[in-house]
Amino acid sequence: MLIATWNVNSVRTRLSQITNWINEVNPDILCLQETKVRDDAFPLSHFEELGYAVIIHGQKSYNGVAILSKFKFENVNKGFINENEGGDISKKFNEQKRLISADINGLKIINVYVPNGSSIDSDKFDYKIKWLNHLSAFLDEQVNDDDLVCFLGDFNIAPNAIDIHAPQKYEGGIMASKMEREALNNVLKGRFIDSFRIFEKNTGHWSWWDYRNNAYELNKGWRIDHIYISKNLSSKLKSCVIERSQRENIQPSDHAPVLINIEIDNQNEDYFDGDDDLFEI
DNA sequence: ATGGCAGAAGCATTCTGA
Repeated sequence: MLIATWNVNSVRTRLSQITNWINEVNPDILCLQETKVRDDAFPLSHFEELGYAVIIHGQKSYNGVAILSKFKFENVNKGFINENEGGDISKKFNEQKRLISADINGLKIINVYVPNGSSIDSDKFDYKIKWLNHLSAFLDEQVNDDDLVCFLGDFNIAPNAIDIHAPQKYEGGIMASKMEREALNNVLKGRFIDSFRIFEKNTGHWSWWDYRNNAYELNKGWRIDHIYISKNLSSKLKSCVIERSQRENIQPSDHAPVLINIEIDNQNEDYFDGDDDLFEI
């Protein structure tokens, strides 16, 4: 089973590139971030015609997440539902559409677009840390020890110095600060594994290159898009790759897709046949 | 320290991203 994450930086602008990549790779589940479109303008039927069930959680201009799946969705959550934290707090963190999750083919899929944070001393940085803390509480409530979990998306955090092209310049700054990494580790709580690092221990592998300053051509990138899996899936993980060729498209997203292959028995009776409306929420 | 580049909204320019 192929599962991918891709910050597409506008699903409508990138529609033909996403389509081409789907036709090339044929992922079973594709999680998108920065769709940048209201739900009523999302190109839903386009992906349904490609054989996917689709759930979306978007807003005008900014943010927005979606999941495409060849299998039916169950237990769909859009945004935070966090009873213990109180409705008002969840409401505050639900204003920006950055989280969507569902059970798919026996897996719990949690797709996130973590706030960027702007700069360390900004209000947006404060929001990023608090958003991550809220996410931690959400996972505590939603994830049980024996769940098979795939927790993926644009985290806007380089987990380690080797995930940055110039750590001597950027360590300690935005996306590479101690506070962000501690908040991320608190979310992960030792219950998840970074798929990419199972296979690749060295530096030099990036998932995002700035549009500015010729960053891609100079290969000045960061690894900030991640696929975390629960430990009980580690023996089933066959590969994890960054599809960096997508960053070479004409008018590309600034992010490349990240893709895992995981050995899960397909439950054929749950295969989405395009005529079934059970996935509609 | 600032700007570089890109997308959306909307029609000039601003806001946001990472």
